[in-house]
Amino acid sequence: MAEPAPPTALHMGKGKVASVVAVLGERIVAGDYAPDAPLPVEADLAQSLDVGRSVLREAVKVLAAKGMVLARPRVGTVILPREEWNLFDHDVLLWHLRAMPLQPDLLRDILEARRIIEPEAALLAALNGSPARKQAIADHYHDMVTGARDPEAAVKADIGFHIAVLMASGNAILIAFAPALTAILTAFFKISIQKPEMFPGNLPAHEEVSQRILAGDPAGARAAMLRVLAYTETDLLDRAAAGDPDELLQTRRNYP
Amino acid sequence: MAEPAPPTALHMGKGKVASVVAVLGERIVAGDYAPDAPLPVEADLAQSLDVGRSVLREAVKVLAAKGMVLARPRVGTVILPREEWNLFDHDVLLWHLRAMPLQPDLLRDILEARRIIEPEAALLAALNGSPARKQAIADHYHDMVTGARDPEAAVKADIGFHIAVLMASGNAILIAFAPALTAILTAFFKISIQKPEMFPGNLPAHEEVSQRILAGDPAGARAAMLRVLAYTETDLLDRAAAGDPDELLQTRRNYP
DNA sequence: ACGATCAATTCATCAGATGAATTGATGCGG
DNA sequence: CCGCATCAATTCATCTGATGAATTGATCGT
Repeated sequence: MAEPAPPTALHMGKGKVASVVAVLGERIVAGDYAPDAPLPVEADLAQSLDVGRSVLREAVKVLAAKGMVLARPRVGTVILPREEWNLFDHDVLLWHLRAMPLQPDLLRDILEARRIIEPEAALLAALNGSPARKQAIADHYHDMVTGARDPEAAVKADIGFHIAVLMASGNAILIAFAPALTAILTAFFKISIQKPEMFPGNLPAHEEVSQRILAGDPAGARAAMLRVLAYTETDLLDRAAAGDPDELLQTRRNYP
Repeated sequence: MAEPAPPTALHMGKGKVASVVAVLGERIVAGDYAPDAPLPVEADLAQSLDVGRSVLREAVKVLAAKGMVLARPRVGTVILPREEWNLFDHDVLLWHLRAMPLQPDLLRDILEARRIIEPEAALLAALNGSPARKQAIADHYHDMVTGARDPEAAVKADIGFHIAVLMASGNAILIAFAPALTAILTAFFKISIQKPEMFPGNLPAHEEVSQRILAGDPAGARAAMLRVLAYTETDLLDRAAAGDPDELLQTRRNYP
């Protein structure tokens, strides 16, 4: 006698709070709510989502913790300006990348940020990585090679490779970049997985990153990581079919 | 007839949820809870904090959104390993810096991360900053000079300066670093504010950052920002009295 | 000794009621 | 006409008590 399909979009497996967080987060990122107007009042929104107010309030608190909304009495729950959002948060980044996978601005910013952070992480890994952490990098590279035929496993190994480099850097701040990087790579691979022949092409650069870090060659590790990223960028930019690739590299929005 | 002082530590001004988040966050960061054992059950913890279960649950959800805890039925609310915590979060970082202002590991990691990110942000600001965003940098530098006598205003201007550089970079990911940087600078100034003669010493380097960015000189802006950070680092390391400064620069913990 | 079943514990969610805070209107006086 | 203080309405904030759901660990049978 249970209703198999509730009238709302909440059907994911985890908990109701997590589902509501996902629904609201995606809506906000997608711009479904007017930037000026506040969200519907708690009672209405809870009813429209078919959950109790407790669930909605806990979900709003999660979004507030991520810097996306601010709830105040009498004024309601308002969406904060996008600069306040915590783009280092795994979920926030994933919502962005799902909403607009090839949005030129964000894609360029992400590639830029990776180019800033990851080569330095590789350098630090070569300098300071413990043997075990270094070995983890080599292991993930090995999985990339052996799993070349299985896209699923290869992607997992590739993500693990980049995370392992961050971990080996020994820098807690860079390590904190790992969840965001996981979201980035997950989204990127969803784009480029349809072209499996691209994957092996980036293996040599990955191998050199691993070897340089294992050998304790900081400058070499940094340079090799830059080459890994350059390969990824050209691949992604090729795939950003909609617009002119030059636009992705050169164009800049102007903040007021 | 109202009790003026509740039997708990919740006396801050905002809301009860924010207070509970702060109390629990600081306790967790300080290691007050056993790493293996879960937190007390909701009912007990809520009672011991003198709040309702709703408030406690919303607070726990906030901490979960920051990656610090994970609540599961039957097993309780457990503290996640420190690598999972979102160190880019303003609050998490502030709790760390308040709990152990001069913890060598984290201090070194923060300085390292700033040296990686901020010079590149200055470079991008010189390249891509809009005139208005560039002018904001110059304005904040101006406030640093004029407010040199008022430590309060000078600190605010200094923080604003570094944030303005991030903003002018035009990179959304780097801009998302702003809340964390605010927490970092706030904590750092609480350490070094007792030595006001240090502040003017770093003004020339700040001025050059501003000028190079205004002039559209990327390499110069990056180099100048590096000098700003170098000055800050020597100042902080001098102040890290407890340990040998060399230790701060050279020593590395080994991750297993 | 191994496996399936079951019960206890804990979080998850709901519902209704009351409190608190902020805003915008209202009305008065200048 | 304008400025200011007061007040009321709206919204979130919090409390309380109860019920549901999920996971674990023990129990029991084989």
